[in-house]
Amino acid sequence: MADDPRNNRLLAALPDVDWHRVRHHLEPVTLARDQVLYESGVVMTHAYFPTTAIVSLVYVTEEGASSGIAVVGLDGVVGVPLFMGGRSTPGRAVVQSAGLAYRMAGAPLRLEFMRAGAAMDVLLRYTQTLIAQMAQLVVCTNHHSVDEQLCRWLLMHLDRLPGNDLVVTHEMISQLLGVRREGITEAALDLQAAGLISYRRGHITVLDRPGLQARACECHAVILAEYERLLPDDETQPLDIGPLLRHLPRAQAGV
Amino acid sequence: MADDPRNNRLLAALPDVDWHRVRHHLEPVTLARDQVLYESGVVMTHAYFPTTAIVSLVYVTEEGASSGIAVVGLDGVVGVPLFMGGRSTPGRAVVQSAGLAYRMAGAPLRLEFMRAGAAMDVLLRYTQTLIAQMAQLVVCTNHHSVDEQLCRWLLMHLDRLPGNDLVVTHEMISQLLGVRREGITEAALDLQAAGLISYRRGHITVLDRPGLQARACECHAVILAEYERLLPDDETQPLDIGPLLRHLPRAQAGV
DNA sequence: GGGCGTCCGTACGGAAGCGCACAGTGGACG
DNA sequence: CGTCCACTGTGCGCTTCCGTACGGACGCCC
Repeated sequence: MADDPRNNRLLAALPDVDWHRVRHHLEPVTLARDQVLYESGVVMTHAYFPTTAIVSLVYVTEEGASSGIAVVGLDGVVGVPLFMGGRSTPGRAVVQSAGLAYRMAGAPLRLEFMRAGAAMDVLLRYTQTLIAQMAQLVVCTNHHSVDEQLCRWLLMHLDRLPGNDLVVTHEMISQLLGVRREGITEAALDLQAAGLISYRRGHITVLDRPGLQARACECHAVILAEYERLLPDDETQPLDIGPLLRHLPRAQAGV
Repeated sequence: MADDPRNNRLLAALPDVDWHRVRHHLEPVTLARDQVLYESGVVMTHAYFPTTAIVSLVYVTEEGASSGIAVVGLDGVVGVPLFMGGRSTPGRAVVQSAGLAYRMAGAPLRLEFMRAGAAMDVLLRYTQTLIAQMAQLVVCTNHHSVDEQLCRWLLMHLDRLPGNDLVVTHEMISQLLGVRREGITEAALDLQAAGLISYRRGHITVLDRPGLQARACECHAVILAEYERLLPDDETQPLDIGPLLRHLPRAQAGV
C-alpha cells in the first residue's frame, strides 16, 4: 500500500530536521469504520495522524442524544489532549471513514512538543483551527437548517477524501448532526432531486460540488478559511479537488 | 478598589517564581459592559485575565444570528490565540458583566509561554477546558430546551460572580443562547413562578441555586467537572458559593 | 439464488420555537 | 415631576423538526 505519512498536512508542515526526528516514532495503522480511538474520560495513549482515514469527535448526552463536534482527517491529528496536558476528554473519537493513519505514542509526542520548535507551533495552530471548527458548529447547530447542515457535512468530509464517494448511511449522519434519521433522508432526497448527489444503501456520491457549496451554510467556508489562515498550504497545485487534498499526488487524488 | 490579580485562578495557579516574573507585565483595567475586547479577524494585542468581569465569546452568522460559544471569568483568560500562534479568531469577545481584569501584552505573554514552564502548562490546560466548554455547548444547543439552557447559562455566570445578582436583560441572554427574546421571557417566568429566581428590568437574582441545578441540563456540571479535573482547586474552603469562587476572600465573596 | 438484516421512503400528529405585532410598565434622565 | 425609551408580557399563525410507525427493497451471506 503506497502511502506516505506526509500526506498528513501537519506532518508535511514540519521542516526536514524535525521531520527526521519525528518519523521514527510513527507507526502505520489501518483504521476500520466505527473503530473507537478513544473513549470519553479514558486516558489515551497514542495520537493519530490520519492520511486517508477520517475521524469524528463525538459528544453524547445523558439521554443518549449525540452530536459530532469536529472532523479530523489528513488535515489534523486526533489526540490533542496528549500535548495539551490533560490526558483525556469528555468526548469519544470514532473512525468515520476507514483508512490509514500514523500513530505516535504520547511520551515522544509530548517530548517533541516540549522542544518548543516547529512541531509545537504546528500542533498549537492546528488546535486553534479545531477550536474555530467547534465554535462554528455551535452557531451552525443553532441557526442553520438540516438541509444546510447536511451540505456542510458532505463538504467537510469530501475535503478529506480522494474521490467523490462517501461510505456512510443516513443513520450515521443523523447522529453526527444530532437530528432524526428521517430528516437526513428527506434532505438527501432533495439534494438528489436537485442533481447534486446520488446515493444507494450506505454510499453517497457527490455530483456537483459547487452546487453543494451554494446550498450549504457559510460555516464550511468559514472553517476552511480559518484553517488556511493558520496552516497555509504553500504548494500551489491547480487541481480542482477537495481543498485539503491539494498536496496529494495527482494519481491518488484522482481515484 | 482592593483587588488582587491572583483572584484570577490561572494567575493564582502559577508558582511564586513564575508569578514574580509575570506580575510586572500585568496592567489592571476596568471593563465596561458591552465593551468589545476583540473583533472578529482583527489582530489582538493584549490578553485579559478577568477577576470580577465576565467576558463572552460570540460568533455571528452572515444573517446576523448570534451564539455565545464560551464564557470566561476569573477562571480563565481572554486571548488564547496570542499564545497559540494565530493572532486573531473568527469570533468576537464582549464584556458581559462589568468589572476588573488584568491585561498583558502579547509579546511578554508569548515569551513566558515559550519558557515551557508552569505558565505554559496552565495556559494549555485552560485551553483544553475551553475546548471542552465549546464542545459541550454544541450538544447543549443541539438537544436541550430553552428552559434547560437558561438554567445552565445562569449557573455558568453565577459561578463567576460574587453574590447572586446578574445584571442582564432577556434580550442579551437570547442573543447568547441564540434564541428569541420572547423565549427567554417565557422561560424566566417559569423559573420565577417556581421560586428559583426573581427579576426586574435588567436584573436577575438567583434565589435557589440547587433548584436551578436540578432544572438545568447536565452540561453545566460536565463543564465544571472537566475544569476541576484539568485545573484542580487545591485550596479547600467550606464556603458554599459559586464553585469557581471558592478561593476568593470571604468578604468579597459575600457581597 | 434465496433469506434476512440493514437501510431507505413515507406518513401523521404533536411539540418547540420563530417571526411578527403590540400593549404595558419601570426607571433613568431631563 | 413628567417624559420617554428600553425592557418585559402576551398572543397568534407558521415552520421546522420530533416521535412513532410501518412498508419496501437492496444486497450481503449462507
